[in-house]
Amino acid sequence: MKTVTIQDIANVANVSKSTVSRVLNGTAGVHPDKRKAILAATHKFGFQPNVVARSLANGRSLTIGVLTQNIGSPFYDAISQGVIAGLQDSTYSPIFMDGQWERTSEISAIKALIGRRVDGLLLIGGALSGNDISRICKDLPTIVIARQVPSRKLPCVFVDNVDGGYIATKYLIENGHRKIAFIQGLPQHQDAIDRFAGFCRAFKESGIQLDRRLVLDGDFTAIKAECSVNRLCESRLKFTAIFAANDASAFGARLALYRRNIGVPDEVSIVGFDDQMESAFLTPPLTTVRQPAQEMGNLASRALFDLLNGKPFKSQLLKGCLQIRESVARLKTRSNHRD
Amino acid sequence: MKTVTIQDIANVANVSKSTVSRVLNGTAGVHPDKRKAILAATHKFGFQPNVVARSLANGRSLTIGVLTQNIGSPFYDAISQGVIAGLQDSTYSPIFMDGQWERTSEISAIKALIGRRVDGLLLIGGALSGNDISRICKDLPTIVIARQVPSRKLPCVFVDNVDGGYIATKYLIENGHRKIAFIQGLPQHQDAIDRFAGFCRAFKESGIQLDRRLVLDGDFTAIKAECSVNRLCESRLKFTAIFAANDASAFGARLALYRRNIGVPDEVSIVGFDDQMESAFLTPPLTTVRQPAQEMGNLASRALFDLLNGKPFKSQLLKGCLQIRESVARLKTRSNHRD
DNA sequence: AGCGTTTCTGAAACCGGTTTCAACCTGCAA
DNA sequence: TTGCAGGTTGAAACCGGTTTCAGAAACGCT
Repeated sequence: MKTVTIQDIANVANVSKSTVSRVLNGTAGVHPDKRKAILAATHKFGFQPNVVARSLANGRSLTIGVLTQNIGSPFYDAISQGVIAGLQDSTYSPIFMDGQWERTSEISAIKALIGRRVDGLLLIGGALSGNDISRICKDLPTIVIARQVPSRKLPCVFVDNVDGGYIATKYLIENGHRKIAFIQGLPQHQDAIDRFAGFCRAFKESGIQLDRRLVLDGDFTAIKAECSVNRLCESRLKFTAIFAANDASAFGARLALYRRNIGVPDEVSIVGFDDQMESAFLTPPLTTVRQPAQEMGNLASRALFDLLNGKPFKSQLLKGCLQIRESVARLKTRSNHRD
Repeated sequence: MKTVTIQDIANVANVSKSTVSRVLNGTAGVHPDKRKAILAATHKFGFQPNVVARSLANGRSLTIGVLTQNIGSPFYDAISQGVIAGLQDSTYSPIFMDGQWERTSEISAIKALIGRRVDGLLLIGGALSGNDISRICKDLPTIVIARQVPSRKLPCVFVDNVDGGYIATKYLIENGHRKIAFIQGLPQHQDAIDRFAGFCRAFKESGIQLDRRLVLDGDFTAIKAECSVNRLCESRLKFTAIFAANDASAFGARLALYRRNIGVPDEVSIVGFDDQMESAFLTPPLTTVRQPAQEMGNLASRALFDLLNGKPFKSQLLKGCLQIRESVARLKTRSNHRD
């Protein structure tokens, strides 16, 4: 029950294995008769070239390493899906390692990928500095997804979180809201920091005073957001809208309001960030900043593909766009809710 | 800028590469002095053995192939995450290929994985028959996840969908519901068929007549479910509860009711299937059959690991359990809704 | 026919490890 | 001192492909 090798094909077709290799890869012309015999034998035995041997011989493994962050977020899942889809029709396959959003863990994951001689690297999010990355990845083609690494050499595919936070907040302000609560993301995540920066920018630009007491703790989970909004309600502070740093947090906020019988959007408006699948089916459907997660994964994997073929690629800044649905209402003038 | 090989280490340590290999793998005793020199050189150069070469030499690639179905479902994503997590601390890495839930596509994906000489295979869902699988995978250790393949030889890790459908329906019946609508899944999916079977069984067992007109089209998406429930409402058929074949469909159903101002659970109760993350934050929180998706991926990857080490593994049937939350109300006797 | 050029082709080296095998070195018992 | 078992070691074969190189064959031309 031996697996069939290129030599077996060569024997059957009465040629040398060099010739078999040549027709399989089309690297040189071969006499039509021999080519036919080889193809016939290949087909007859269902011969599958050993990718491992091939990789060793020509130095290209046809695999690309993907560093994921196993944080169970639909956003990161969608990126991974996009990567898989983007590579689907190429000869490359993705191999995944989890970095757990933790520096040392990420470093060893990348080392493992390099040990497997991946031809390129896709880094999704993570905690590594630009220096870390250039030091470890050396000359390996690498693309960073879903965050911007401040280094001239590293191509990134990411969305402008500051802008996203800005347009969401501005939309609320344009609808008459002034007392807007913000549910933060994880403090150490750049995404979270940027979205908050956008939030602040919209306030400053509108000349509205930002009430620090309305900036709530959050960690990107629904449960934490629910707690924070609960606390906010108990504080009796006035607020007419909530901007959540991601959709999960918006879900948590919405549930907290539901529990207290506070109507959305009649009494309180909500805006999220991500536009995950379920958001369009929240009651009411959630107005949120759409991040093209799957497209990012797709784009990045194709870009890496280009990079491998010597074409240059420069960082790509995507803009999130506001998906206007039904969770935001124009604030009725002169009748501020919960006065 | 050559990468450093085992031969380089051997030269520096003044030994043969055989000896280096031996200390790296601990396959034989080596004089402490040499061992120390080798280790020192290894460390000094940051030597990472070439996994590709190693694989070719000893026939084990230390990778396991994962056939996913890129259907953007949180359920399947969670399984993949579980697989990655389960393999994280082993020397194995997962390599992913998408089968698109389409027979020929799945076959070529598996062939590609075999060409990469994966040591084992994890098949998540899919459309392949048991014969297909045993024919293609031959003697390759294989575990099927999230469905049962009726073949004695193939180990599967899956949940009992019939039972899940049964307990969900029974719960509704116990709460006094008789006119229960069912939102189907994709007709060709065994999961969908099984859940419906469970639905029917609960009816039969309770001696209640099942109204075929309340069995609605569905395809596991929220949007389709929303349409179906809309149509149902327009039909003016009486119903007091909805059992959706998955949570996404439950979301769609909930939105349709919201649009018509039909209260959940006061007027209509809803039960879902999956228990995806967002379900606990629906308004009201969704009562649903929990499928341990991530655990399944985790369990399967570890089981495959055992299989690779010669330990036997037999199929594992997991039971879904009902997560009782707030989307089901006891039907008030003698006041059937929407009469 | 003779010659140069181009196209095919197979032998052998190579990729970077592991593993077999035989030689070598101990130490210990006879 | 010799014999032998057991532990170390390096040379070489091997895994299954690709690629270089040089020779052979086919071709076109004068």
